[in-house]
Parts: sequence; structure tokens; C-alpha cells
Amino acid sequence: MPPKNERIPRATIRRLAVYLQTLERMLGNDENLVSSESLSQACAVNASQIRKDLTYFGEFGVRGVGYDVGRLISSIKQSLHIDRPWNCALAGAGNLGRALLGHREFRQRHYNIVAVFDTDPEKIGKSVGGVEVSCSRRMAEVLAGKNVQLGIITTPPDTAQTVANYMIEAGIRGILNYASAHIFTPPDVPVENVDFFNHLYALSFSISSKNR
Amino acid sequence: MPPKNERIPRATIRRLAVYLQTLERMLGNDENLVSSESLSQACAVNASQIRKDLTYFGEFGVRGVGYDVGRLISSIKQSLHIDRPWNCALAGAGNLGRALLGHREFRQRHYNIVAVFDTDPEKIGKSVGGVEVSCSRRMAEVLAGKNVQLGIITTPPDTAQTVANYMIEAGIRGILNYASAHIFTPPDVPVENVDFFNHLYALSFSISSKNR
DNA sequence: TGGTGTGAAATACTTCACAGCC
DNA sequence: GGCTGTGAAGTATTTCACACCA
Repeated sequence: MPPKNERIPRATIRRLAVYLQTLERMLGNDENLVSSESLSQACAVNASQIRKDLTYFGEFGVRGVGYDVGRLISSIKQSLHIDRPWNCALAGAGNLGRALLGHREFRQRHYNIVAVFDTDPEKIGKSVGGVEVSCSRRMAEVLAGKNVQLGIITTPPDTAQTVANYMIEAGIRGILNYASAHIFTPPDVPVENVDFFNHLYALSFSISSKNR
Repeated sequence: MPPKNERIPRATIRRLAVYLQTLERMLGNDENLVSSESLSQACAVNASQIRKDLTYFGEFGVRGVGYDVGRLISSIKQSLHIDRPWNCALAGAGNLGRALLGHREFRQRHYNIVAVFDTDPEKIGKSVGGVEVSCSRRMAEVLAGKNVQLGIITTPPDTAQTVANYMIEAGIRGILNYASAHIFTPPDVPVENVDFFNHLYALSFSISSKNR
């Protein structure tokens, strides 16, 4: 059966990323066949959940046998559209921005940071991680014709909305937001928030309370 | 009514962090009174959802009036148990680890990184962000008596489980995992995963597909 | 009057259980 | 025989709608 047309739960997408992680490790260990049950063990997700998640995108397994690991990896990558490179623009050349620029897994997974922006005149014109820093206000101009689809915000919270606006103006299609501030975008520009404190708070809460 | 004894949804905890962000910004702008409706506008969460989330922990509002911003902030902090300092140990003194050590918001929110670990002999003994790097294998010994409750993992994926084990051995109560590998812990040691790629994949997917 | 707190309804997501196929 | 794919059942979460109260 070909991919379905149902709405795919957000949680499913998150789990596919987890499966991918695990499957890539398995492939590295020369495990070439996996069942939903063994994958379930390895990544702590219910086996029927795994099967259901996968069938949103197609039928990748063989009944009575299981899934071919290499083939499943390709299928998931195709399903998520991560089987091709994505160009990114990063706004905010601080500590965190530089850490992302230096993060080798980024490039390995074909997310290429092709432009960096900041508002600090001290930083503009200098090179960070091999990319020259431009002024955030000139974003649309600098990105013109560069086919950059993703924006990454690593600025302080109070600048986040401003650079998000520049990104939208520059035609960016989606935003990864590390700033701890909610940003508003048109409905066709999705935002993903990466919030450290969110997670720290959840830990503090679950450690302290009886309810788990 | 006092706090309830129901199980509190995970999603509620995440949203409380968002409300806090927004409320703190409001307080900074001298907005001292807020309704669930205006908070809803500001942080893009349904107003009844906000009211329901808050009443898990108590009744903080006044009917016909709204919520006192300052008081609500305190109440949320108390509910999450983030109204007091937390000591953290960081494992992995690479780019990302150093970025976190240099992140001033960490200290502002009372998450204090009091110990840093790595396995690289080059790094051990050196100081990073004002903290001396110790050998990961000596974690239990170094942390003894230091009252460190949280562990932060910023190592490469293949080392993540090993340092997680050291953390558990050292009596850590919860783990923030930045490594893109699933880690196993006993049921009383919660793990929060911060996965960049997870979010990037979700963006790639939602940009590429019609379903949104 | 106006906005909270909250059961009840609607929706979304997860798990079960088994038919179907290799 | 064994493991996938999937409707149906079960559970969790969100939203509605309104009683209640300053």
C-alpha cells in the first residue's frame, strides 16, 4: 500500500527520528534484519506503536520476517524528506551559534549552514566557523538566490522575533528556535522550539514530586 | 482548593515553562494583571488549556479579574520546584558543553554546573568555564558529598550510556541528554532528551509535505 | 459584567488482538 | 510459525460550555 493521506501525528515524526538513530547504530553493528519487537527493546517504544508509525508512510516490512535495516533507514529518510541536503541560515553568532557551527553531525546529516547573521558590529565581517557574519538587517539581500530553506535562531530572547521577521521576509520556509521566547510566524512557516529550560524544569519537577 | 493529586500530563509541564517565559516578559513591561485570554494570545495556547493547566496546582486566579502576574510567576515556580537552586554535573567538555557552561541564563535560573567531566586526557585537569575538568571514570568519587542532583550529557553518542551509568552510580537523580543516542536508566532516574535533529527532521518534513 | 474553575464532549494518540501473508 | 499491518478498544489530552463568584 502506498503512503496514506491521514494526518500524521507529531509524536510519530519525533519517534521516527529515534528509530533512525537506533537503526543506524544497528547497521553499524552489521545487524541487517530487525523485528518491531527487537527495535522496541532497543529504543523503548511499544512494538505496535513502531509498526503503526511506519505504516503511515508505506509497508516496509515482510510478514513473518521483519524489516531490512538498510532499506528501512532509506525509507524513513525518504518519508521525512531528509534524503537530500538542506541549506540553513543561522542568526546569532554567540556561544551557542558557534557550537552549532562546529557541530560535525550537522554537516553529516546534510544540514548546511551557508550564512550567519548578527547585529553586533564587532562580529559583522569576521568569519565564524568558516562563514562570514553579515548584518541581520541585510538578511533578505544576502540570502537572495541562495536557496536557503531553514532558519536557526540562537539570539537572545528579545531579538528573536525581529530576526524571525527578517527570515520570513527572506523567504525562509521553517525556523528552528533556540531562543527562550515564543515567536510568531505565518501559518506556512513552521517553528520548532528547542528549549533547554523546558527540559530542566521537567526534570526538576519529576525528581521532586511523587507523581511519575 | 489545594493542589490536586491527579497525574499531571507531561505536556502541561512543558506549557508551564512557556507561560513562565511569557509572564516574565510581561512583568518586565509592567503588565501586572493577565487573563487566560490575553496570555493565550501571547503564547499561542488555548485559553481553557491554560486555565486547566494552572488548576492542576491550585487556584491562582480571581474570577472576573484574572491573574496577578508576579504572584502567578511565583506559583508556577513553586509548582515546578524551580524556586530553589539545582546543582548539575556536565559530562563532555566539547563545543556544546562549553556553550552551555558559558550560557548565562543557566545561572540566572539557578541551575549551577558545579562539576565537569571528560575522558580526553588533554582536557582533564584544565579549567573550562571556571570549572576544572575531571575524568569521567572518577565521577562518583568527585561528586561525593557535593549534593549534585542533575546530570547533563554532551558527549558523542557512543559514550552517552557509559557516562549515564557513572552518573547513576554517583547518585544523580535526573539526566538531561544532548547526545543523539537513547540511554537506559532505572525508573526512578528520569531522562529528558534534547535532540536537535529531531526538530530539524520535523521541519524538513512539514515544509515538504502537504499535511500540516 | 467578566473571567475563573471544571464537568462533560470531542479529539487525538496508544495499545490490543488478531487476520493475513511470507 | 512468526511477524507484519490494521481495525477496534482503551487511554490520554484538549476544547467546549457554563456554573460560579469577585
